[in-house]
Amino acid sequence: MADVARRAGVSAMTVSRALKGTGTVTPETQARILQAVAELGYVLDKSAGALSSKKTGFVSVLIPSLNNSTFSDTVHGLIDVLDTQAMQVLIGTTGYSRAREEAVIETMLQRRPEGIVVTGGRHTPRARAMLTAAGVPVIETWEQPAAPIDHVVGFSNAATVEDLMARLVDRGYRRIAFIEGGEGDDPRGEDRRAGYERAVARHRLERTCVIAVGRVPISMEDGARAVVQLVETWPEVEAVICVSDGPAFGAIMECHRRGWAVPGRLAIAGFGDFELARQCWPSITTVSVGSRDLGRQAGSLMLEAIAARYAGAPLSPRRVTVAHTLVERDSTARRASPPTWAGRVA
Amino acid sequence: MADVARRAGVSAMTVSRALKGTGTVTPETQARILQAVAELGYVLDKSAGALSSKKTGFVSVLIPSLNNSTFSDTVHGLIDVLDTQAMQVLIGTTGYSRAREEAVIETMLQRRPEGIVVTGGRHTPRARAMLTAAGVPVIETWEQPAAPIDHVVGFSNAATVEDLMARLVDRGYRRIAFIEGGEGDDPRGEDRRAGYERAVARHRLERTCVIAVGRVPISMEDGARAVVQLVETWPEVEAVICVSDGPAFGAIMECHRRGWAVPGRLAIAGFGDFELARQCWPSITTVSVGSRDLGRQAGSLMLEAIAARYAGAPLSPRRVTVAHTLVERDSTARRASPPTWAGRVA
DNA sequence: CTGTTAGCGCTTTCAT
DNA sequence: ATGAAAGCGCTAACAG
Repeated sequence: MADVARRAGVSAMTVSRALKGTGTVTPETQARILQAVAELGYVLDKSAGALSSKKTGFVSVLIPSLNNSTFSDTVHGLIDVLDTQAMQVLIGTTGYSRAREEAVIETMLQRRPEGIVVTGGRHTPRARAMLTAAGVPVIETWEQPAAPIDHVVGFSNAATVEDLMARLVDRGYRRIAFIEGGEGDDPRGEDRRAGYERAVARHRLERTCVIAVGRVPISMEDGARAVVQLVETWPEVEAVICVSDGPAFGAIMECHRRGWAVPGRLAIAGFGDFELARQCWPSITTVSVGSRDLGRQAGSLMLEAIAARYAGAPLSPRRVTVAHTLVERDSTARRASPPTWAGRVA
Repeated sequence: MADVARRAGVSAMTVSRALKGTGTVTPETQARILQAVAELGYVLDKSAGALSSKKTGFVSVLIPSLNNSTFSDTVHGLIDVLDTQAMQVLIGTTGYSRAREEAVIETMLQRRPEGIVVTGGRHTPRARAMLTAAGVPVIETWEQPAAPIDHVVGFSNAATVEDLMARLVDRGYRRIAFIEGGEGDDPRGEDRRAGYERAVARHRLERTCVIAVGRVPISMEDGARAVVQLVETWPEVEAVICVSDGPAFGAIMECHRRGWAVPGRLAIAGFGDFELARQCWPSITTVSVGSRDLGRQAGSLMLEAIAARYAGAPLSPRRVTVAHTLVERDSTARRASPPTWAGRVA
């Protein structure tokens, strides 16, 4: 920077101002500086700037896994918004493990993010303590924690599945099962199952039928295995909700292989509204939570919270509930065989 | 840090050493320092450390999009490896645009990454210049550029599709089409198409039949639209290769809807070996390039290159070719209807 | 094994 | 509108 300053015949400070574009520099000086920058191939060092200004320009985002279209959609939404303020998103993956989340938080804090977005509302005590002590805005997403750390942008996983159950009951299904992950920690999956169980009680259905397979996040193949197990265990079941669209898809494909009509022999629903749910044959009934929009909303709130904090008036904890939509498609239709065209684009 | 030092009765330097764990600190002192750290809730500031040591601990990775299981797998592989050395991956998305790539590179360089991984081998001249001038190891992936910037971990997209074509021809298919994206810049897609065209020439097939739809990256729905267009345009076509597994899946589902047997009426192959390709009914013939392993290999090479650079002996440009595998499944089998079980787990 | 000194490259603050 | 001085929090380098 000193080199640029010398070449442009100004002080380093003026170069700094010119590069930040605060407009407090004469157009001619500005031009001369940019010229020098170009000639020297100078690139601003934000690490140094961060140290000095105490603003790193980082926002940390913790998600269970990148290989999940749902969470990467949320991250995309966040980036969409944070990019406008030149904030860099630091992505950390926790592998569906609270212990790993704790470790990732510790590492992230060393980068002094100006805000932190986490997935879920359940953390180890130490993780929670670190997040609280960080002194920056924290947003918990994808859930609706009873005692939030700070802000929340989420929805009730249980409620979405209760809604879905109500719809299925409305369509005449009474013997409804639930497919979920076997091993591992998946709070959102557990909430969904709780919603299923509550609905079974509320609608006075005969019983709960839960098949647990694989390790979270459960795969398409797990869904395929589960549906076989389901039909063998409870042949009378008429419909099944899978904890996400992946296994729902796997289950449907397995039914095709075995010649079990969907929804004729068994109606199948998922969660998440993946692209594949709309394109599958039959198209899959699911719950859409607008993952990308969730990310955008978290991004906007984060920017607001960060600005408020620097303005000396920190935002009081906000709780944003994102809407979910039931997307009823062919996989749960009350028909003997899947249709050809109708409902293809739901 | 000074606070910690005072409380532990040592100098800041000793605290720094203790925290880095170089082992040059007495166990007792170490314990006293960690105690003080815990009591004060002190968190190391890596930004400051980076400025001082000139090692940021960042490696930048540029990918077209996070919402593509293929690239996020590669990123996961990279993180797997870089995490072991406490390197933080900075992810940048370019949205399949060279112009955006250039902009993202410029932003990334301000963070002084110790290495840069980019997707593809074609960049704007300025992007290329910046990468070269950055003075850190650069790895181009997912392609096999003729004139690499530095290192390469990739494969020939054209060759993979040529192999796939050879296999289809071997299986007796002669009228083979190709489905690709319409608008947008997708170098790897173009390479694959080039491979298709070369194969058409080599095997003296009658003609090339290319259907271009949508905007890159093309969706499942684009694949569905394309297959209809294909059958309408060239009803005599017996097999089609899609530029990726997504549209191949969409095409197959559309065939189901219309009652066109796959592979009976039309054989369909994809690229990428997504989870969905194995689980689909019929299972999809595809090319596997081991995206996650590609990421791991890039990660290892990056660590080596970074170490070599600090050792004063920069690695001379390396070219790693990752193997690809043809995964022949039911969607191209020479049978009238899809099988029930065989080949399900290819 | 531990401490001292200097300085990384920038921005804040205050002055002009 | 621009400059000078000081310092952000840490670590390299050297000394002891």
